Amino acid sequence: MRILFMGTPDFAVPSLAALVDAGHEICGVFTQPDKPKNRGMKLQAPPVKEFALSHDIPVFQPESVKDGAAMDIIRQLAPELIAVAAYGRILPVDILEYPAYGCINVHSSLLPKYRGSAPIHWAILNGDEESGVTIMHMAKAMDAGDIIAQAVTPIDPNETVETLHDRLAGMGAQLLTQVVEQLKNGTATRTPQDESKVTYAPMLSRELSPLDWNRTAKQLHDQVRGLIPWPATTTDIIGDQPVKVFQTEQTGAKTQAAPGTIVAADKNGIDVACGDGMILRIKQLQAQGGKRMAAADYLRGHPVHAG
RNA sequence: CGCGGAGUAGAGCAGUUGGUAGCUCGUCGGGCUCAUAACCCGGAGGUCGCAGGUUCAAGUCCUGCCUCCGCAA
Repeated sequence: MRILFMGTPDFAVPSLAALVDAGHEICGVFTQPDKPKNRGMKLQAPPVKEFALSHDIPVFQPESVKDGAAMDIIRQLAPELIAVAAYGRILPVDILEYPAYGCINVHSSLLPKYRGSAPIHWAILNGDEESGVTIMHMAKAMDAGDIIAQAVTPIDPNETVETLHDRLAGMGAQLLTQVVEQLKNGTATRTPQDESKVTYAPMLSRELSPLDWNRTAKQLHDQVRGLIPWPATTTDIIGDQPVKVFQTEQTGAKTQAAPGTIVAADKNGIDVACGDGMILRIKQLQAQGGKRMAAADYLRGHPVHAG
């Protein structure tokens, strides 16, 4: 099938790769413009662009998809289907209605749950026990289109966004190729979303970082693994400056100490009292100007005393 | 030229006003102990990121470069 692919970050690369491997004709790739990023503000190409260029697929990086220019490009490419995965732009109706097979999207949640930009993070932040991917038709409203297919995966209580992200990216890619076949054969189904069950997964910000030790150990643990690798969690109870907390463990031990109290600091980690009287052990952290390191390593050069 | 922090023993850190480098852990050897990740004694291990410069003398001051990290996006 003649497909136009739209996507930007790492999450989208497996989907594009899967379509290529399946032998489809990728007539072009839309991805966001290179943007100044990181230290030095150097221009950085999106992962999808890197992949496309290395496979000799034409790349288009319009600043806007709402002016006529983008539509003109699409007419020239004449795709039968547009497949989107984390493109990061809202497509206007004229584009949505152009392809004969329509526009389909790979979304990293079990819609209608977690519409929006950070579904993977919020699934973990909320302590969900399962997640998944959805392939749906695209509608005017964001992530509101009819569902074609879904795949479910359990969330391990200790895994982080990074591993779930990679797993869902792979699942999404596989499901996408299946759906394309179904569309081709005319066997694809479409199920409207249950609007009464819609929830949203808003963008993340550093405001989510500070750990409030009055929360339960599990909630804090979920917060830590749900904000990896960015914006990560922070706390100011260790040392003079706030430190980032990258890995924690629920020890199951109880304490009478007030929430936020360091009850132990040794080679096993830094044990902190939480709001529910349980202990959360900090295993990995990062001081300002330093690298991520095991709590035990940190303690060698930064004496931390219990109490 | 977006802003800022950092590169010192295997790991994490100190090093004040420039005078041949210390701490904790680890490691090696020995001792104590029923035993131990505990305790005691002793040892090894560093061209102080790289290259120049100032100086009688630089980890410590100056210049350039490399690498890492945070902010910001």
